[in-house]
Amino acid sequence: MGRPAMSARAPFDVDAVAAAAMDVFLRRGYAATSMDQIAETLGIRKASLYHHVASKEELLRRGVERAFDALTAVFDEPSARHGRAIDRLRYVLTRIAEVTLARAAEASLVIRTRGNTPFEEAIIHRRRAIDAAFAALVGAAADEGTLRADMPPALLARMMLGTTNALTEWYRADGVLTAAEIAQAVAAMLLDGARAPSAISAAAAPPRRGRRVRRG
Amino acid sequence: MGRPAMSARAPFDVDAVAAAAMDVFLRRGYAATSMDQIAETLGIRKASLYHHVASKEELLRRGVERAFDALTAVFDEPSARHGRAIDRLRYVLTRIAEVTLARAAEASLVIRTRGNTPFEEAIIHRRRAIDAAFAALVGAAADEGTLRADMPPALLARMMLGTTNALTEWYRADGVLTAAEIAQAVAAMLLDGARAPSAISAAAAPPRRGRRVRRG
DNA sequence: GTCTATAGCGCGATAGAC
DNA sequence: GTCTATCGCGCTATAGAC
Repeated sequence: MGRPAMSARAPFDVDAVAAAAMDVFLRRGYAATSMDQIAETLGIRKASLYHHVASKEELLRRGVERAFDALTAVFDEPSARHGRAIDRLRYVLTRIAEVTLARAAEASLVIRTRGNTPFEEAIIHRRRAIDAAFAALVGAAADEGTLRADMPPALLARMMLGTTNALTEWYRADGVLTAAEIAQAVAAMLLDGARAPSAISAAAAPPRRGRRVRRG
Repeated sequence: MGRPAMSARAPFDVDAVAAAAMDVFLRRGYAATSMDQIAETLGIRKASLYHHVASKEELLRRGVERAFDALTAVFDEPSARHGRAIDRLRYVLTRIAEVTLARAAEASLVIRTRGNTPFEEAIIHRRRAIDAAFAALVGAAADEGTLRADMPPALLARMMLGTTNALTEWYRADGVLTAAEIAQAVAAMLLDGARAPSAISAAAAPPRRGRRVRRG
């Protein structure tokens, strides 16, 4: 237990406490993070946190608010609203990836939420609105004929958002690639594919091995 | 609290308890699931669970074991070991998606693990071996020249596994699409792209801070 | 093989001194 | 604004009756 240094130390405001909490939330997960652990990273005692925030859930609320604000704003950007659907889709995909990386901790709070409490249910509900907006964009591209037609647009949309959501699980800002570079790569792989343009691969499925889908 | 029916009811074995636990783990997450909630779905009291299993962590261990066994087996299948790397990659990608869907609850135990306890750290460690095997396969395809060369193979591998990992977050076995169909779609989108073959999209980055990805 | 009852512990949050 | 001390609760796990 790091005894707090009684000597000089910058005073904390609520934003500093929230920022410290986001770090721990990203690494350990919200539920598995105790107020003790947040306090420890700040060099103070748990009880002192409650001078800055009213509850642990307030930290969660602050985080998801920032994530939702940033994500919903993407759909209002000019490049997301004008032009061919396929171009708007590429833009939105790139921007969602950028925002997810730039606000990785806050985004992971939204992504990992299971809906176990009433407040968590509200998060799920709000996330569905974003999912729906994105699915509508994918649907528009499908109607336009610029997306492959051999699978449902709703499935494409889910897989794409799955890919961006998964970014928070491994991305850390100190890597060699910038967030913008990774976001570009996400959109490029999802829309254009990972194959070299010239490489033609056997498109055959794996041989059927008895589809055991458990828990029918 | 559902009072257990004292009348006739099939006796439980350890597998039935484990299967019930997996259902709840998938929906609520491992940490957020209490032994009380598992017992309730079986219609017995919490204390009775301990006649079948020694601890909550034993349930986690059983699920993780099944997930790892199924995933590692994929790399030993003949189609994963012979042929062009790009074809092996397509096969493994499809099979990983299939296995992730068929064992969604068990796979999610592995995927959501944060490494907060010594046992969880061991899970992370073992998962890294699978990630490495997959990354090696992607690297082989890159060396072969059948993957796009404008982004690092390691990044491609991470994004691909991110996409399959995300499947457990929304897939439920009662949907219209079978696990095999979804797995096919995952590999098709990741390797060939979501765009219609004819549709040429503006490849421009969002104007904001568009740095293009370089690096082999 | 299931029950009731409870030990033991860690957590979020509060009270009040300094 | 931080501290020590503690309350109250829910959790995993155990004890022992039936």
